[in-house]
Amino acid sequence: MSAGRQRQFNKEEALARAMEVFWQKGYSGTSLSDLTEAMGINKPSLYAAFGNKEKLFVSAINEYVEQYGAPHFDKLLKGDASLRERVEAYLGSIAIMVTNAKLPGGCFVADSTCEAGSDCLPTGAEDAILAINKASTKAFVSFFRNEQLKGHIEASASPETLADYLLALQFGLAVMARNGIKRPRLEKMINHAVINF
Amino acid sequence: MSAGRQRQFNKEEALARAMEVFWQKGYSGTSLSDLTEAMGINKPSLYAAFGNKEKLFVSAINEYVEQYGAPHFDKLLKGDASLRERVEAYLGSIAIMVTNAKLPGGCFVADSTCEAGSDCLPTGAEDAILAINKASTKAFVSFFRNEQLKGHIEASASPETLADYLLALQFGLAVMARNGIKRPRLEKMINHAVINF
DNA sequence: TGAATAATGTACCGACCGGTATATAATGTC
DNA sequence: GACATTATATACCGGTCGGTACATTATTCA
Repeated sequence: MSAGRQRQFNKEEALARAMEVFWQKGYSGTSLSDLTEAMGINKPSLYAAFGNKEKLFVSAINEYVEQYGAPHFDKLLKGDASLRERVEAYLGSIAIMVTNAKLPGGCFVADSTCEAGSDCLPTGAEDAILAINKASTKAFVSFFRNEQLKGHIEASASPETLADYLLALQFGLAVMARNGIKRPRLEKMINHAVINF
Repeated sequence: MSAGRQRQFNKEEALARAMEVFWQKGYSGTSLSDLTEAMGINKPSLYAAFGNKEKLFVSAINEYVEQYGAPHFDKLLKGDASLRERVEAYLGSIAIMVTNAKLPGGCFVADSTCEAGSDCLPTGAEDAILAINKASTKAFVSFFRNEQLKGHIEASASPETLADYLLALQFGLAVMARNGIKRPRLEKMINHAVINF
């Protein structure tokens, strides 16, 4: 252990609080005061631990992906259900999250993607968002390619197009949640949307 | 004509410029300086003509709906093509718009819906956004109900669910555009998404 | 028990935020 | 032309923005 006073707060918990604030209010809508208040620390501590607003945002959105994004993916892979059932479970899992009243509502990545290209985000933040979406697309393409090899999808189908469709659906779900649409309606919609899987 | 100096700028053109700024940068990301610069007027003129930032935003997003939202709806109604073809034309028309390089990119309403519920929007702005989405949903429901009467949709289908699905699809398109996906990819995705119409 | 190191609290920085007071310029009415 | 009326331009308001200097408080190493 190096010398010096030790940190008076839990860095991971502080990051979780910052994530929630950015998730709810967006990058432009979030001020340092919002952050320090939610994190329970003051500005010098924030800057010492996380760099600056931009770097904290990047850490926050990557933390979001780990905690609230990636876990849904298991629904696609696990179980011996049909492809359609697994996609429905995947989107259903997202629907639960984006309408969870204990969370900020909607999807942090979807909201941030809408802020991308607005010239209001620092380049590092924008790059992080686009990288996350690229990674999601890549994972979806691999997934569908694999399902195709297993014969669960027609050979003529395009994994890339299916990946885009799935990503667009989950973005759509997220915006619908921000629009106040509740889980039962989203689930009916999902049930209709997965007909073509 | 009443007495007094007459306005030195075209109010409709100034509103169009304001709309573009809000569309690109969002409510929180747009400052009065951004607005006055784009509109070519100074702050007192802005306040005299449009009230304040919140009222200008409401005027701007309603102007957007008239100019860039409502026109696509014709693709659903006109022509003797099949329902699927008309929905595909409708979404294709939106895909052209959200990827038009001469426009701010994406959909102003979708972006704003993501800002809704963030506690960063004044109530008037949030109300306007939700009202627009309610109106869209209502129009879609009427449309699908009518198509059902004409026998273009199975009697067991829910016009409400179809409406939610269509709105989610166009939100998804908008976010995908902000994510940098270009028109050809969106069109392939649309072609797949409309299989269930 | 120092000395070095690191985190914290306070107070502050210039810049910009949304919004407005005030003075001036331009117009119609009389 | 006098006057009321309206728009414009400038300059300013208190408050907040993201970020930091500085002094203080803990902590480890010697």
